[in-house]
Amino acid sequence: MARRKVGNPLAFAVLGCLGERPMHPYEISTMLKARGKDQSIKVNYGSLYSIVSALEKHGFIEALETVREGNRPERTVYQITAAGEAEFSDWLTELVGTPSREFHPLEAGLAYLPALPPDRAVELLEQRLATVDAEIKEMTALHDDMTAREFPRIFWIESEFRLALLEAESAYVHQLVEEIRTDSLGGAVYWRQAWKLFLEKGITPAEQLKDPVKYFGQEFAWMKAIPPEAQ
Amino acid sequence: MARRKVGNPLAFAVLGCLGERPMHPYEISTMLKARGKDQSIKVNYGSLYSIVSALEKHGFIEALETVREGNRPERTVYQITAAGEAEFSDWLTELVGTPSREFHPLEAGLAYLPALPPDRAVELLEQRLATVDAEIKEMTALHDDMTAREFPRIFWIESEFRLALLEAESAYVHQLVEEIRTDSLGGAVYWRQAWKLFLEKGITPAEQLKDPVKYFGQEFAWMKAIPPEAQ
DNA sequence: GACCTAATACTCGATTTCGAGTAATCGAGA
DNA sequence: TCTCGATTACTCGAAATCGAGTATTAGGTC
Repeated sequence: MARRKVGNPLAFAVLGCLGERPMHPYEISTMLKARGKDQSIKVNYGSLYSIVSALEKHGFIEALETVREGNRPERTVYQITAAGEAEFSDWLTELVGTPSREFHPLEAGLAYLPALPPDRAVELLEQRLATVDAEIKEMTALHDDMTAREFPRIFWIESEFRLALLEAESAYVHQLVEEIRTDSLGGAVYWRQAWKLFLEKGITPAEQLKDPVKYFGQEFAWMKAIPPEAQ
Repeated sequence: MARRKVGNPLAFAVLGCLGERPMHPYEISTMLKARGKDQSIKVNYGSLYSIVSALEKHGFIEALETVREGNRPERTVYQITAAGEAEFSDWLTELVGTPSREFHPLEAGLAYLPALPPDRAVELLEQRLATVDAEIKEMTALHDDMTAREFPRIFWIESEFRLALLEAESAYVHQLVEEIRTDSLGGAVYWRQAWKLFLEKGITPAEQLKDPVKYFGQEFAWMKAIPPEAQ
């Protein structure tokens, strides 16, 4: 069985909402939007009803009443149970106290960066930076505004944290771009060379790797000796 | 239809592997481990075979041959197609060039941090820091070692990037802990007060929010006037 | 040569997920 | 008063996901 009976982060948000007062699913979704929680938790409204059922099935929430206004569809109002409160608290404890391995998409991209020509890589990284830096600027402005209006920081630390991560991403990528551009990144010279060989003589990278010494010189003799590492 | 016909990041890694030479699924999985790609892409070996079938179904890879060694199960060797190469290249371009909204679990946790008593929050954040800082130390040592052995950085930039993010996380959380501890985080005083009221007089946070002025004083009159924002 | 463990190589199906679709009602303007 | 788009509220099924399970064999040990 999965670690959590209902594992989608949206379930966490649902429990958080119902911890405040009973609501019906649609109300939960609007509340999450109004509170901006949809900025820190991935809210997929298509999954909401499945998740509410799953939470009910496992006894974390229960139907309180079914009301009907006019000719609108029926709305089932749910409330959190004691088990649900315990689950929320346990989940929150885990989210805060225990880091979990995250896989940032850029990590995957960087792992295969040599599969792009260096100049193309620089171009794409700069394209990313444009977007990321714009977002940083936007978030900073928003934070300044909230500060100016004395909206207490405790209510937006999740946004501060996200900004901190974006800034780290930006700083790293800026530096990386510079190093690729100036060939000061270890291996960049060979990366460039490999693509040149491929584009001009049609020798595929796979072929080049078979005999690095021939294509890159004696310095690359070590390559053969490295099976266990990332290569 | 989803943006990608086969959207799991593992499919990206599979295409990357087969771009080098034809392989059978199990070989792909060992190769990913050997190259350390499983550190930057989430590799779930249970999904591997489904993903390979999906890739085949959509024409990104095709069966090259089915071999049998001794009494071992048959192994189907797959090779990448032209469409598969295009898909890989397009995917890589997207991963590198286009930031996608990530939802860090700690963001979710921080969004509900006031649901924990301040002292408990500090305790948990410190617990997280112990793990994160240990990992930073470990990665740094690994990087030092790779540098010493002159393993070119271009082959481990994904790990450098991950380290940069971890360092940002650590720095932010360290600072946050300090600010909570010293009550210098905006709203921390009220957070502490709310929990005190709850623990000593049983007044729930939900109730307190209904009449902030009564519980926290005139400074909190603005609270009623903020529906659209977080909280 | 019998035994055991680690590695090899997959299979299965119960859940989960999500996006697109549906349908009613409200309210603003023409 | 009629219409049209926005909002409210939810349904459905196709596809994805994953972890636990299975079966075989190589190789080392006693």
